[in-house]
Amino acid sequence: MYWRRVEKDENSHPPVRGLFIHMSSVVEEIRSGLEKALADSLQVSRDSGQIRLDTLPEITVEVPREKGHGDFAANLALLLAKPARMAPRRAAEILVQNFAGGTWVERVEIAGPGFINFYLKPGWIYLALPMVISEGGSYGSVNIGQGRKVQVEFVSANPTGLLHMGNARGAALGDSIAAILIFAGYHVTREFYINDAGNQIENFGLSLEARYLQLNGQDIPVPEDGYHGEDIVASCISFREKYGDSYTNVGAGERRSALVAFALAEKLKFIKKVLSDFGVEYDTWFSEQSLHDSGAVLETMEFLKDQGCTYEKEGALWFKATDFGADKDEVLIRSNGLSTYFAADIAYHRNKFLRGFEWIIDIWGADHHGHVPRMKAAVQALGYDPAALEVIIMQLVRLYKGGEIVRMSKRSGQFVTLEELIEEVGRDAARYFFVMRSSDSHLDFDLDLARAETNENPVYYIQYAHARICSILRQLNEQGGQMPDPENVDFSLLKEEYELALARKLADFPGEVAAAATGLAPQRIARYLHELAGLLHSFYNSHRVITQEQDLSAARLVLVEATRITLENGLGLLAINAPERM
RNA sequence: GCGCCUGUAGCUCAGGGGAUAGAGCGCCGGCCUCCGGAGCCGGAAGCGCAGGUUCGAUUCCUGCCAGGCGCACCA
Repeated sequence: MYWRRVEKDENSHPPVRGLFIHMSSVVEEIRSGLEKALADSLQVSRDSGQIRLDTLPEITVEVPREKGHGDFAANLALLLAKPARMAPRRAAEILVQNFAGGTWVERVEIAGPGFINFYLKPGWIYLALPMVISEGGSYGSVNIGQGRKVQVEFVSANPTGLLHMGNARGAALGDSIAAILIFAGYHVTREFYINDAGNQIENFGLSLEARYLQLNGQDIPVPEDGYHGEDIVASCISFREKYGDSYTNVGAGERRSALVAFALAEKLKFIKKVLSDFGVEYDTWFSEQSLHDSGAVLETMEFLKDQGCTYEKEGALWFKATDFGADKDEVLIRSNGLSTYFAADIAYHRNKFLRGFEWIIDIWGADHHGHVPRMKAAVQALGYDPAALEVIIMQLVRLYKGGEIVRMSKRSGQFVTLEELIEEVGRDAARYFFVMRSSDSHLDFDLDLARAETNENPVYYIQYAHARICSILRQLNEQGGQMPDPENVDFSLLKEEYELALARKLADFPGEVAAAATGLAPQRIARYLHELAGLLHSFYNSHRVITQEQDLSAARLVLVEATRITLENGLGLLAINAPERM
């Protein structure tokens, strides 16, 4: 392999982390069973000539939004109306007539314009409870990924500064998406691309040099478009502690590269530490410079030339992005002989494909969305499927303080860092806030609110549910009781509305994981957890778990333990703690 | 001018071709001799505008309006 890892994280996840024994979800099993039974019914209806049609509509059974519409519902009769040329309700009647119920179906009703609603015997909901207990930490995992290799590249901040709110959002999103994909059966690599080459590094060097010389009494201004942050000064101070003024009298090139190497290493170490504090551990830190050093960039340029995807104009080498649907062509190698960032990025993505990733997920800020069409064009020119590259465009974060927008800019040196954020609102709250909304929604982060309302944070609501359950389990322990074996529990004693709602919600978890993975949507997990916690709180306020009725207590103990496990698993996907006490 | 994202409750946001659109905060009114009140129960309040596709649109399409972000031989 010609690429190299800059640094392998010693705490990285074991490679087998993505491999879970797959057990199907109760909801999914019954849902697909109903679909099959419905398909059989349609077949019977056609064979008997009651329904005539040429093309089969898609048969789907869904969980209706309204509880009053049954446990599951199908819209097949409505879809049949046109091709079968009959009234939807009539079609529904025929389908119901020919429908063979199976184990759990109690009754089937036709409702509204022709929906077929399935009402199941209550017992089906209880099936999830022993499953949660026996699967434990892997409850909710599904195997839709089947071990496919996926890479999630995120944050990839310029290593020349500190991490700001946009990076923080990317970190929370990317890490949670990676965790969810692992739980959904993918083999996932978390990667950070280090932009340690090019113009900004030049600029970084000039800024460092100016600050260094200033510290040594020379009046050299920081370039106007340079880095003006205090952190640059700090780097120069540590540099000076180590090397003194020995670099004042050497050539500018030598001075700058020494400063850059020193400061970059320092910055990267810090970035890595802050991300680690935020709960993010990368598998790979990938250096852009390594692509230049290894010749991968030039090699890729040659490849594109050979493919006839380039041309020269005004002394520069251009990529014919317009041949692949982009708006305009792009420069790969400038007339001064230096390659562009885009050229390195093409080499980088080629490298990703060469490493065997079947699904490549990049998380970028909205300010880079214009880059998407040309990157996809490049992937295609390289001979790969552009659909294998999925770019999540994350809308920018707006920070509010004192009711006013805080301008964030690296160059001006004014921004609230991830480090400060963790200090102010805590890792758990910050992680939750960043993933509770979808990536393509603008994010207003009110610092005052986050600080002032720490106790009102939804994440505490969820954590409190977990802590409450732990408290019950402590009670159980103090009274000398123990968690019953689900095999010996009569779940039919759970008849209360909140008990059934809670068990039903637990059964939904694998489906939520699958949906979150498919849609790359961690906010679904955040919302699910909030709803689950709400049901637990409602249940808790209405019913006692530990009572004199032993059989009922046993059933409720399994119910809350299953809830605890599910909360813990879900919070784990978001890297949020599940505390036993608060 | 062109392109991408977004307009859902007073505020911040979920949801999403179906049958009664959700949550938090804020507001109003209730609940602790009881496993943790960081909790629970109840109430008021909403799909930017106009067309189109569809049996059915808040959801998909088009236009308009509003906000954000892009449109370098920068990254």
